[in-house]
Amino acid sequence: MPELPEVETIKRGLEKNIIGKQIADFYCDWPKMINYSLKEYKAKIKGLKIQAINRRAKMLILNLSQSWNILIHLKMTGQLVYGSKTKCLVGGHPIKDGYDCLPNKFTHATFTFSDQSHLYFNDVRKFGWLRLFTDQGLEQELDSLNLGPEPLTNDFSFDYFKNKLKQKQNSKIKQFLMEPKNIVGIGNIYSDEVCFYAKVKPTRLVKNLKPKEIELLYKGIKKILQDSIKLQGTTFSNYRNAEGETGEFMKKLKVYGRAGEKCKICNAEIKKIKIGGRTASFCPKCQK
DNA sequence: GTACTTGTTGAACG
DNA sequence: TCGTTCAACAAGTA
Repeated sequence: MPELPEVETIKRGLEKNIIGKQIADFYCDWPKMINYSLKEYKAKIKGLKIQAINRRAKMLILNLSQSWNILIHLKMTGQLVYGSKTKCLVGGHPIKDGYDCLPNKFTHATFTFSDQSHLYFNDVRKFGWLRLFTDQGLEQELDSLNLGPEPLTNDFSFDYFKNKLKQKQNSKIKQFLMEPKNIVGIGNIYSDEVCFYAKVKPTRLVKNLKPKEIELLYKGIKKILQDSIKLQGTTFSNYRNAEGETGEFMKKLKVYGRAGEKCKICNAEIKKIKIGGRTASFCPKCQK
């Protein structure tokens, strides 16, 4: 499940490899992933060049020539793989033997560039999508999502964070952190980790947070996301191709996915509970 | 067949 | 109208 750091990692990896490339062909075997018929989609993008790659929240934006853009969401299990004769990148990570078996049964979309290299979109559960928009259409689409600020830019200031919290006094802190209208890019993994960093239980109500805790939450969001990007994100076992190639941040996780294991700080057993249908993991001793 | 997975949305609640 | 909770959806795995 790529969250902000994973998507940022993919963006940086792709930037080095596909900027300037011309799209020679496109294929997609799952119509729900794209917002035009395959025939129309292909006709619109054929011959266009990739001019830039941007990220907004957990989405990637490929800026194409002639004012077209492809908005990509990987959802839980999506993966982008770039492959040429000499190299292969999976979600930002180079792998040695992955290209031989691509496309595979999880490959649902393929871009072929004029130099015969490829960009594959793999998705085990087919939740992800690649939608094509004009500049104007993209702007409208992004506006309609009412997204909050990017946590790693100055838009996400401490004042903004405090004010938003004031508006959501009765929210549980974990849910507040995961709400894209408040801050984008924080999913289940990083909300658990941020709560641990601030030593706050995920179920704590916003109105009961102490000023010191609010400060730690704010710092934690910035720090944990930045650290994760430095280590190229957290990768997962459901990325079949990258098996054995887990992102380095995986090793740094303090609570996420560690229920039943011992807390790295105090040795207490990490607990797992449900908050609004979602799993939350925390250390009952470290987090108050 | 069932429970579970996540990000996101929309319905329903007070 | 607003804040909040909950169910639903996408499709596959165990």
